[in-house]
Amino acid sequence: MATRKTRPTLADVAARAGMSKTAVSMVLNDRPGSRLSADAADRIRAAAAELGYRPNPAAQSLRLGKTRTIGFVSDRVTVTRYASGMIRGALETARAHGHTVLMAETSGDENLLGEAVQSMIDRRVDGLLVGLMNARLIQLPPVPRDLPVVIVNGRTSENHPSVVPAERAAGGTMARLLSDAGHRHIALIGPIPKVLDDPAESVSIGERFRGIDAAFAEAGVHPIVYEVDGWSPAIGYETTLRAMTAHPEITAILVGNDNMAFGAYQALSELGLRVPADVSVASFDDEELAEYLRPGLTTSRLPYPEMAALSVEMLLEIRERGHESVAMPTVVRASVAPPRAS
Amino acid sequence: MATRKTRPTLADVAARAGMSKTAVSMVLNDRPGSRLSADAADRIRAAAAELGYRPNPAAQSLRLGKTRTIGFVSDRVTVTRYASGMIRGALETARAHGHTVLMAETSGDENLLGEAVQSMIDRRVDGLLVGLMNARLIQLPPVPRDLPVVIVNGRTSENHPSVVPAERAAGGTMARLLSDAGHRHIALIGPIPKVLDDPAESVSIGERFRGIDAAFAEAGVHPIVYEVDGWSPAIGYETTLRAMTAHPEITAILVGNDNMAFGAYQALSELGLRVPADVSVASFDDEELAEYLRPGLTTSRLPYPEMAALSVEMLLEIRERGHESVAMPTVVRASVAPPRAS
DNA sequence: CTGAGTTGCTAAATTGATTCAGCACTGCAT
DNA sequence: ATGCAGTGCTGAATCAATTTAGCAACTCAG
Repeated sequence: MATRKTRPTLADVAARAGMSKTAVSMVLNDRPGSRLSADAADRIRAAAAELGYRPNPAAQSLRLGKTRTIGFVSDRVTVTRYASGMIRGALETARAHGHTVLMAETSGDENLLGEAVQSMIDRRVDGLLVGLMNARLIQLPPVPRDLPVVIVNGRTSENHPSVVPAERAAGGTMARLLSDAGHRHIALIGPIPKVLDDPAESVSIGERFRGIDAAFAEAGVHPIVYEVDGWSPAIGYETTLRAMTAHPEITAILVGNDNMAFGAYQALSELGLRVPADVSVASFDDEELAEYLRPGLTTSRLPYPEMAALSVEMLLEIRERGHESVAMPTVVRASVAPPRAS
Repeated sequence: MATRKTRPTLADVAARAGMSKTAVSMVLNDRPGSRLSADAADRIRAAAAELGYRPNPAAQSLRLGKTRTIGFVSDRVTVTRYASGMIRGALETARAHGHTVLMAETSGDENLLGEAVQSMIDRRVDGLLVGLMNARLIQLPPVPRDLPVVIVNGRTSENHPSVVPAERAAGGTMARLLSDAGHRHIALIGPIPKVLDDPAESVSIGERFRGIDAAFAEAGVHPIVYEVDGWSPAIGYETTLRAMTAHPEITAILVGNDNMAFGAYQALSELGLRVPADVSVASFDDEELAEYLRPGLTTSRLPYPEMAALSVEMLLEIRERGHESVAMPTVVRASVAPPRAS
């Protein structure tokens, strides 16, 4: 019943309604210019419904040159849980606007990027989204002039429209969060300048720390800065151990990301220091981890779903294309409190 | 140069090579029956290369009724990082076999499942993958008889081909890992029977615990069982606290999943107990978390990428379709050691 | 009563690829 | 010289939709 021999076509609907294909097409797409009788329109719609007619997108795409499909090419987005929010945002927004999403992943292999992009072009996607795990500067292989491209969480040397997180503002917000709470002896754990200023590594992470520096300067706070080469929990652990040993007066730590903050928690716990009673901790990203930690980690969320959603809307020309940034919301949990009275 | 006014078609290639469209099609697809001169074939290939010809998949699909596209519909797979390995496996295997992947996500909404499946059917995908976050039993909306379907990490009441993790074997392996290390006083933290036996919740998780029970029974170990309602770190934390307080003789804990194990670590740390010197911990899933914990958590990995890869191969008829299970590899880290001499 | 305008509808072309049927030519045996 | 098979190639149909151009039939003004 539900499964017929072959799926019904426009011609089948026309035959059943006793009308021409033209009429059916016009009614089902309700074209403005068509002047068909209400009776005919009803018959056509009824016939279509009875047959369970669904237009063949291949035929439509052939005729119209549109596929109602957007391509999503990412580097390692599916590998990391938190960035997979990007996929979710893209999928959801595309669906809301009647588009489907063709996915490909390059696993960070530059050759595969070319191959994936070519495969999207071959399949005549209406738009191409390139999603990056880190907000890097990349080189995109040439694409047809008529194919819109938006970079999610990154930039290209060819200066395609792009969406990145508003890192500078987020840095300022998190720094003020600590200084406003009354902290004066604050450790800052961030990357070494090499990482900070290498656009192949990240175009936006530098902004994060410039925002922090500016806010601390304005608040008259001189953070004790630790520059580290990496982002892992192990590094957060070691650095926190070093920091608290050398500077027991520290009452708050602003950490470059949640992973390092996780390490910081472990170090503080081993030192017998309580979060936030003895030491407040704040960081960036809002990984799933941040919620699991005890107490919950106050952090600035990387807005992956929102960035992807905005990018899709730019692709579909619902929003104007350009270089946009999306605010990073502060997720307040329990890891920040005023400093212990000293 | 790279971007022409309109993309070259088969007819353009034919004109440039001075041959018919038929000839071009035959050469480029090197059909067995075609008897074209080597010279003609060379000219055609040269013309195609010069023009950068790429066949229009919409036209091919219209003619052939094949799209070389598979649909991947998931419930909440992108939401959780560890299950996103499923996406990776599907993408990679599909690509290896010249297929692209159309994605949709339902966010667990049953209505959206129907809508997503319909949208895949409309787009005439060659096969449909349905990926589930938990290995649940679901009801799939009717699909055309000629559309192959494979369920990744789940089952359907209609008994579609499916791939699930080999939970029973994994349960046995992890139980033996602890008993073989010499542990006799072992806590087992697992779900309450309601969760265990509800196929709408999971069809395979019950096997996990039956495997554990069987292996412990064979080893003559009588675990101290805690049945909990949920899987969160908070539950792992509380249960561990209760267990170690009531039974200080416990030297090992087998935890239902990594999230609860994370909570167990926190509880043990607060109790002043060291992992693995005082208490060994082992669990299931291998989330990113498991690697971050100090010491690294020994756990049985849910083989998402492998399950997805196998499913794609079943879809494309590279492997026979049926009900398959994929082994869960034991990821040995540092959280298991022999019990302290008592 | 005639010509123009409106209404309601349709035939046929178009999109880009694949494929069936068959044409023109050569070489060979009869 | 004639029939036949094999070789190398092509015209036209086909897939399922959209769209242009235009055909009848009717209304209405002059």
